[in-house]
Amino acid sequence: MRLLSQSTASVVYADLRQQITELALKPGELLVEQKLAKKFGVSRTPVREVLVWLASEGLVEISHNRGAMVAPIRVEGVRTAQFVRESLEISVALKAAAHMNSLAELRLFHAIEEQELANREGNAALFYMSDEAMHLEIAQIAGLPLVWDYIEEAKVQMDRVRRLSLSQANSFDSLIEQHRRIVSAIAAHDAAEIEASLQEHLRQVLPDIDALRQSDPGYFDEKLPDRSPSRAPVMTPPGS
Amino acid sequence: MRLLSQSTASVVYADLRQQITELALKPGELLVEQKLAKKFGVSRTPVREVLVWLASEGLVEISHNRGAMVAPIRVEGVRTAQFVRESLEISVALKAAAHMNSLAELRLFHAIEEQELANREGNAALFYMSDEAMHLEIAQIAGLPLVWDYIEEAKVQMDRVRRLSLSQANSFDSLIEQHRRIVSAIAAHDAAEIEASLQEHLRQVLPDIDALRQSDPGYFDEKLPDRSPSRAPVMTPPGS
DNA sequence: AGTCAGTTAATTGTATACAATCAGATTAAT
DNA sequence: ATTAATCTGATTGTATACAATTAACTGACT
Repeated sequence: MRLLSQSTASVVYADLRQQITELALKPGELLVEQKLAKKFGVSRTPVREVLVWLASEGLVEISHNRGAMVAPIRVEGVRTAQFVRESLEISVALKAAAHMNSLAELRLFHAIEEQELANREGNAALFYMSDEAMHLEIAQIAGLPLVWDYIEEAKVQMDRVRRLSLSQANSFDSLIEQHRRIVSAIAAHDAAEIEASLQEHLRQVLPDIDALRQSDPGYFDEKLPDRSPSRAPVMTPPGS
Repeated sequence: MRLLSQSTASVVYADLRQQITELALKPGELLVEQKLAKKFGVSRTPVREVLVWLASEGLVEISHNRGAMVAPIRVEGVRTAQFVRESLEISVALKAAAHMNSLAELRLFHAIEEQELANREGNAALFYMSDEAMHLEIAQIAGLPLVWDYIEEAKVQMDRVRRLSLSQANSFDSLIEQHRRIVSAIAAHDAAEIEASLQEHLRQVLPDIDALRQSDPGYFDEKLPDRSPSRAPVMTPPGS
């Protein structure tokens, strides 16, 4: 009975990903396979595999024969991610409103209560978890749970900005208030209010970008890399 | 002077990807690393790396210690992809309308002319290329070229259905007509018409799903896999 | 016959070894 | 002194070797 022993790659992945999103590894920092391997006490092989995964998520950038680095925060990428997330979350919420029932409403307001508890107890981890769960719940109510995967992909591009952000200070209370507004709008089938409330909620990152670009210019980068290995007929493969 | 010699992984990636999207490799088919390696005349290492990439795109599914297979077509995934693409393309087109100018308009109508040419000459490859280019052009006009990466990610999930689809027969003419309607709507800043025209254009896949699920049931699969090396680290950071 | 432990072949996961490439330093040439 | 060429260490890309796991088979036992 081995409770653990996930594959080696799994734990390296989980660890590296967390370090990147929590900025323990700084944007632009070089990721040398050998050093990571030594650090984790494994060989280069699983490390390499993990780097490929992280690159596909946009958290790492790999250039051919030249190594990998923690993906710099790209203003263009954050703007785009914000647009994508907003578009998807609004569409989902509108559809959720159409599928709303009393049970769904109960679940959403329960999530908000949970967040209030987390706030009172100063339990940030719980708050974030409940926050994510609520957004996912909305997608489920809409009958489109898998949309959350797409949203998450965009979300990752903004999370590091959020974490750097100062405005995070003025947050939990107001975030909860925003959540309440969103849920109420969905429950009330008020399309315009759904759109407005989500925009208010999701656009908070935008002002942060400029502020941060000045305070931590090293983390940012304007140039865009060949991020999509998915050019259809053309070949842009792993690396490039 | 080696003009080519992309990395080994590059050519394997390009080849495999094409075979999968063109259904030369059938959904559900087993992908054994050793066999692929032999087929390409390379070692397992680059093959493995490519499989990871393709898995991150949702074209391959890997289960731990159990091997990889061409991702089955999942109805739920196609529905979701359709929803995502529609949401994003509409949002982008609305924004493009706001940024419209005579040069942009010229470019879009030029793309349509190109498609008519391709149609007359029966050049399907050119048609698809021009089709993609036009959708991308709209994103560029909107000032959000990177959104296209997200759209493509969704698009891939629908492409194989399209290729299987019979309704593809009744196509090029009507596709061009739809494109004309979309571009005209954008040029006219007619929000409602933009939405309606794009919905008409993008929803054609939906009827195909059921038809195909009956004709090729083996390609489809209802169950969902987990798509990352391990579930993301427990605490995903800064919230909303 | 059917079930279940043990065995075996095939296949994946990881480690290591080797080859190709690159960036920086050193030297040579103008 | 500046540029160009060459060398060198470090690092990636690929191949191979080994370990761990799986799944299918075998055959005893009920």
